[in-house]
Amino acid sequence: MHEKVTLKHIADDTGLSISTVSRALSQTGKISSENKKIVFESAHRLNYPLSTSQTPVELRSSINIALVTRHYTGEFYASLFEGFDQSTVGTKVTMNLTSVSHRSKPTLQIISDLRNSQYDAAVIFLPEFKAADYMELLEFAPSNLPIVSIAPIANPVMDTVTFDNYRGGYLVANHFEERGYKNLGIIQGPIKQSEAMLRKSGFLDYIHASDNLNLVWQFNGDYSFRKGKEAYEDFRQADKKPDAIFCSNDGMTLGFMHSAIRDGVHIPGDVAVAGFDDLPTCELYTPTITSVHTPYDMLGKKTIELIFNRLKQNTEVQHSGYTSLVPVSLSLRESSTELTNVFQNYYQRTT
Amino acid sequence: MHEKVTLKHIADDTGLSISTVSRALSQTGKISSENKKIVFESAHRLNYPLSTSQTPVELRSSINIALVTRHYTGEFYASLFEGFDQSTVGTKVTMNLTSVSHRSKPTLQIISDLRNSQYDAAVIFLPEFKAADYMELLEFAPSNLPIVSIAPIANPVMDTVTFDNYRGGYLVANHFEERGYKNLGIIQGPIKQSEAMLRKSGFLDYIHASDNLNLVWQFNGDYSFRKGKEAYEDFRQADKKPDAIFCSNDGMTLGFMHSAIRDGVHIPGDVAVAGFDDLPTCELYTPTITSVHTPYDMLGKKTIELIFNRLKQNTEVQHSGYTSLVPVSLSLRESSTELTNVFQNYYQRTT
DNA sequence: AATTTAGTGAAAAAATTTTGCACATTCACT
DNA sequence: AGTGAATGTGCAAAATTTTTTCACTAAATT
Repeated sequence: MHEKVTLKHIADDTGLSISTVSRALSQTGKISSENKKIVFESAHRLNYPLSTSQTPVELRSSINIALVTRHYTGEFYASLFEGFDQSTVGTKVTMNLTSVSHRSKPTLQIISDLRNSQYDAAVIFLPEFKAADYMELLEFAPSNLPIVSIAPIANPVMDTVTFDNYRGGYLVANHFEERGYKNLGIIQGPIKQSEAMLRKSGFLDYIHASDNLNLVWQFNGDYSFRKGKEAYEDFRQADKKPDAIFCSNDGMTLGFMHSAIRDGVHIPGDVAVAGFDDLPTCELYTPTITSVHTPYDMLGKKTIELIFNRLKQNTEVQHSGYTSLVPVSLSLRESSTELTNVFQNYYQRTT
Repeated sequence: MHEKVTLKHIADDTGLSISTVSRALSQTGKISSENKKIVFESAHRLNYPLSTSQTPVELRSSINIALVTRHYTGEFYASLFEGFDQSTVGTKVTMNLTSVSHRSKPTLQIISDLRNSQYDAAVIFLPEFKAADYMELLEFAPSNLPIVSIAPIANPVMDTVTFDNYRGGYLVANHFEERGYKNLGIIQGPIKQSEAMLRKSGFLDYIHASDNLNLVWQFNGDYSFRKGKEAYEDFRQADKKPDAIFCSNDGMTLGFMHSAIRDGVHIPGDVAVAGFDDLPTCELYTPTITSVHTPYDMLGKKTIELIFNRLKQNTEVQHSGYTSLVPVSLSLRESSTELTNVFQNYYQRTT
């Protein structure tokens, strides 16, 4: 058991007087910013008990931000967190991943999580949340805790930083047109999720504005690998087959391709495919997969920037519905471009 | 700015006297465990400044454990963290991911990270660490902080929980023998890393003990996707080609297969392949990939269990070289089993 | 050169926490 | 049922810790 740490210890440690240390920590009276910094540093090092948020943001040794999300499996989730983690490199920010259970009512759990712990801010990613859910969350959340959502909704009630999903769909359609595909298809995401609808709208709006393009097939998906496989079954039996398909996320892209390839379908020979998320696997799969690239590190940086601004203001947080869109791009790969000759071997070999 | 929180606030909040509250928090004198619990709960809720580790483990609202690792890319890293995260569901443990930069001297950075923050324990995953590095780490680490490594080394100096890497290699060789493969090959991991050598030894020991098997090809890898591709180039030019190859991790498995498939090689028709880690992609790739399954959630659970025991003892931590091995299994998939007829279409179609 | 201002430490004052003591309650054992 | 020990609590005194007052210095401003 360690002895109790008092101002005297800090005074001895820093060579300053107790009075000065007191003034520094309670931030009253005259105190040089230089010494203030020294004192806080020493206080942290010696483990002097400071209540959360007593230390001003700029003097904190670390800022804890919770990334609250349901536990999504696999790569997408990993990329998201990795992006945030990347964006904190070299800063004093620590990202903490907090999983919200799939069972219980998420709102309450989030709140209690945030209250209990010493987080300075929260980023929430819950695409199935509606405006009402956000409202409820804000109502019970500690008022001095900045919260940012990274899932878009139609009528945002809290600050949101998200990818430009609409533009993603748009870029894919544009790419398909440039490659000369005419009859297009889409495997869409969950109807209830705003970002899935944005992806679709971007895609459809481009098609409708173009004279060359038609939408000839569509399938309602749910982002799962399994639904991608089901989509292929539907595609197989379709009367009018598309030349090129936009899958609203890479999970479904992989499912579709998995079934298609086993069924003897050549991609992109028989049908071209483009996905969304640009998971690491896209580059490793055979064929490599064209996908809308979502720069998670940029999302992370933008979000953290926003949070820092909020923290510095240090006023009661005004939650506005301000939305910031992070640009996306298209990573072109084999699945939607001409059959390159690297594949010729593979196909010819079995003759 | 909130008013300073004192014992009086807690007393009012709990209905107890200031004395009782004082005794509860400082844990001196007579105090009922019931009230102690109430007081600590209230203190946390009201945000009374308590120095770290002042609250006894069993009364904490949350336990923070740092998972310290370099930033490994992609799925492996994700699976690792996901396993830990999974294993904390339903407990009051929070896992925090702390990335150690690739640049600076990691030991010092780890220490300062741990000192600064309010972690209760640390799990470190730094496969390139040697006994000397661990020693240095332990020397400077706070003495009351349990640290567990999840990377095996030859002479462990701190508690270690790790997968049974040796058995993994062994299982693969056994599987190859059962499938009737005779001439085997291996793409090994970094020579300097203990777990890579264990995987290799398990594989080779089985081969040497068997009358049917021979090692005819090997390649020194480094776990990277790129090295897997290089391994294929080497394989292509080899005089004596193996029927079946054990890749020491899935990153290299993917690299090897990526190049092989583009070069017209059929897997497992021409050569069978098995990997290590059982990344989610193994199930999604075409063909699906046989791989040694490492149950990360079990690793997480075991590790956290160990940490809890250490925390409860609450004595100065005795770092022993105790190693606990988590069992692995083999996930059989297409890449090492007979060419199933789902593939016939694909290969015949181009005739 | 005089005067203001920022910043500091010593010591007094205020606030907070700990402890000694009295008292109540429970429980084990006659 | 009665006794004594042990446990647990609150009040108030004591001890400790923190804040504030005040005097002083050095630098900046007029």
